[in-house]
Amino acid sequence: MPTLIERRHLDTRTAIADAAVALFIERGFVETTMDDIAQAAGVSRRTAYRHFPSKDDLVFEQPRRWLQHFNVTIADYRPNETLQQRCRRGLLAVAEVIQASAASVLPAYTVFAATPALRGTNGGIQQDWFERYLELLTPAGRVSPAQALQIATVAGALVGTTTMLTAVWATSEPLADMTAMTTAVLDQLDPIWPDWLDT
Amino acid sequence: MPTLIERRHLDTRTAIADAAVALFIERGFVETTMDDIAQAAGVSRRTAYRHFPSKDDLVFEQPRRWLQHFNVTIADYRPNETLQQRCRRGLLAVAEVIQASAASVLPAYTVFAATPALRGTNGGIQQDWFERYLELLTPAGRVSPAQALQIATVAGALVGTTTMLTAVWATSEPLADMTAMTTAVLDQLDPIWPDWLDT
DNA sequence: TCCTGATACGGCACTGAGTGCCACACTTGC
DNA sequence: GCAAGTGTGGCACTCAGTGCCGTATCAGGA
Repeated sequence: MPTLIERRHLDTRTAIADAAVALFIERGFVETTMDDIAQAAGVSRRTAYRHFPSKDDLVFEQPRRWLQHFNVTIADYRPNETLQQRCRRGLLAVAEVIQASAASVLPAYTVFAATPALRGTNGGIQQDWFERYLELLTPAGRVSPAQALQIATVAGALVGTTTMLTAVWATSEPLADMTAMTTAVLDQLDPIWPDWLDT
Repeated sequence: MPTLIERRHLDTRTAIADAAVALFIERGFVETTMDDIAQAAGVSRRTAYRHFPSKDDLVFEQPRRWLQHFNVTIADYRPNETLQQRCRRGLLAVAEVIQASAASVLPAYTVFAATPALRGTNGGIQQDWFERYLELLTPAGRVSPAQALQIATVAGALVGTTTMLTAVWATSEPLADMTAMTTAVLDQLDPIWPDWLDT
């Protein structure tokens, strides 16, 4: 069971995040200062920065966790599982998390979509995914330049399609099924996986 | 012929850019302030900001131009040219520019590679490319979700491979031929282009 | 040669993100 | 009840970036 101090910590954190997203939607991301957020949440600016290291993290906290969740999911290694199946398993796990937390993801996506200044941070997160895919798909031994290129192709395609996927999902009306969409996307991506992986 | 005021403008701009990159390499990007750069270039901080709207632009000025150059190159429309050929033509034009300006590109890449804080801005630029590809490849009429997905796959793969390509080229010793590398990359990417484009 | 409009520059003051430091209050465990 | 640990508030500071204004310099015409 959580201790009192832990519960208060979580309460404060939630209050800050909620106040931030509400203000971002109401008056815009750049027009909202950290002072505004702290005041609306009933804490000091310094405390707000203790819970969220930067203003951008108030929007991208969940997307950052998705890569962690992907990594945790695929960490439990299963024999007889191809790399492609492993990626699919990780991405489906992420899809479930996104669908389950839609209530908080969608407002954050609204803020992101309306704020050009956040494109950079978002691009950095996608870069993290790209590099994670490269790391995951690069075989242990020597790789030829042609192979490295094929891997980069798959990694880039995965990042591109999941980006498109998230955008379509977040703006779907009524809200689509993220898991089903992810499955369909990965099925269509099947032919680009090189056959020399997992050998 | 350039007028005196134009020449001085360019001189000042060059002095700022050169001083910045030199300082970035010497003591690091985050450790260098705009005051340091301005002082080293012999101008005021305000003037430095007039030539470069942000500190990041001192590193990413050329990569930003590449997308412009791509757009300008493919702007002259050629009949009987497929979208794939058009992209290839644009990317080869960019490759030539990169190769020709290697002397200034490579130091900037060194700074970028050594600075995690610049990943975000770089990701934003790649996002620009991704969206440009989407715009370019999306047919005028209605597109099915499956088609949109295939386009996003191609766009993502293009971004991923060119990213990898740039990284390999910038760290090659001796310096590789960017145009030849680009050609090889695009050849290998050929199978992923959907056959229903240009119909 | 002198005058006038345009432009680049320097300097100043300001906002806001982010950080380090210290004191205080509260909770937890003994 | 007491000591150690931790969250918090407040303060001061650095630095990126912007708006404003006065000034110096260049370009083009009388």
